[in-house]
Amino acid sequence: MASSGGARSPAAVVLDDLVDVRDRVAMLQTVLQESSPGATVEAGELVEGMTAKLSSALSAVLGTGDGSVASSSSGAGGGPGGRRRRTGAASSGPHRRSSSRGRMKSPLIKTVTATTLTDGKSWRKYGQKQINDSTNPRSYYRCTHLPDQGCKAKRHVHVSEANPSEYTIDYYGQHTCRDPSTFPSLIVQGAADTAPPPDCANLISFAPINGANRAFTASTSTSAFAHHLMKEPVDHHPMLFSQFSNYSSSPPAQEGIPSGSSSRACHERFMQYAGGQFVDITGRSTSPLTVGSAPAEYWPVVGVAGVDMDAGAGMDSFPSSPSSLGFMSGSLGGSFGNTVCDDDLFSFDS
DNA sequence: AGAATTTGACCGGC
DNA sequence: GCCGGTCAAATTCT
Repeated sequence: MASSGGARSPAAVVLDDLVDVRDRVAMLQTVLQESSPGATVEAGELVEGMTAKLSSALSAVLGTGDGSVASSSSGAGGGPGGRRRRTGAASSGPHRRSSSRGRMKSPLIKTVTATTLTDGKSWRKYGQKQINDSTNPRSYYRCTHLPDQGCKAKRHVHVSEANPSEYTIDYYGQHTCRDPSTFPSLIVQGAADTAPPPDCANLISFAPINGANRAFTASTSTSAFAHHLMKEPVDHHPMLFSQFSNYSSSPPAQEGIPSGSSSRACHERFMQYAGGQFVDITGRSTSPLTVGSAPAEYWPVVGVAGVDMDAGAGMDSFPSSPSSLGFMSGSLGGSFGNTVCDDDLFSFDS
């Protein structure tokens, strides 16, 4: 849907957006420095990280980006095993499918290295295969909403060879589904108290939790959601975390449930940003998550290098609010950061 | 009972 | 012919 620009190339659009965002981050950092210095140290670190990543993304867009995360894998593969072999009925059965099924491969949207398979989306595993140059099998997932909503998003997962506790996930195609259940409320502490401007529908806030450290949340600023403050079903938002943790100085993400069974992976946690990393309030330190290829892919959906981005909402699956977290879902022409007072903003409440 | 996963076979591109 | 991606029956899980 990225109708952001008429004749401009997708790469050019991404580049412009990245430049714009970088500039805004710089401005934001200045503002932070002028406010309460002590309280903004961590935020400043985050901004620095974001800036660095933006620069990296720009470099990639400008031609150097290889875009691929060295993959491979090893170690105890995702082989759950344990299931009995099926009786040979169907294996040797008649025609299992029609002649042509057109194997059009969706464009690679992004490659992510993560310690969790949960990313806020509902995935359904449809295959697993041992890949030639990899010791671990590759698992194939597609969006749960393929049948009902025609969502063509897919992802390929394999265990990192360097670090068996990590997964390298390749995302293909954009989500076109709307799945409120997979993206519960995201609320900001400051949103309730500070009454954000009406034209700022979405915001991301670093606000204190119970007087403790800073919490990282994001949400619509609608007061109706205020009671959800701080209660972050992180397992449903690792992707969200990846957006920002990747731009922070010490990016962590929550570790996840092994299986891709999204319907079962639904335990909530309270997350805080403390000491340079996200920590869930249960005391567990979160694990790192990095974006391997183009960070820009996490940003407003625009075409990149021929990638078909007309899939509408891009990173969607948001609740009723049409653009909650527009930062991620900004599919309307990649508008993030295009206006001074956009629908999206960062709020570093103290 | 329905949903999700497993896993060998099938298919198309190189 | 090889290899990666997908299909779909069987199996398991909730």
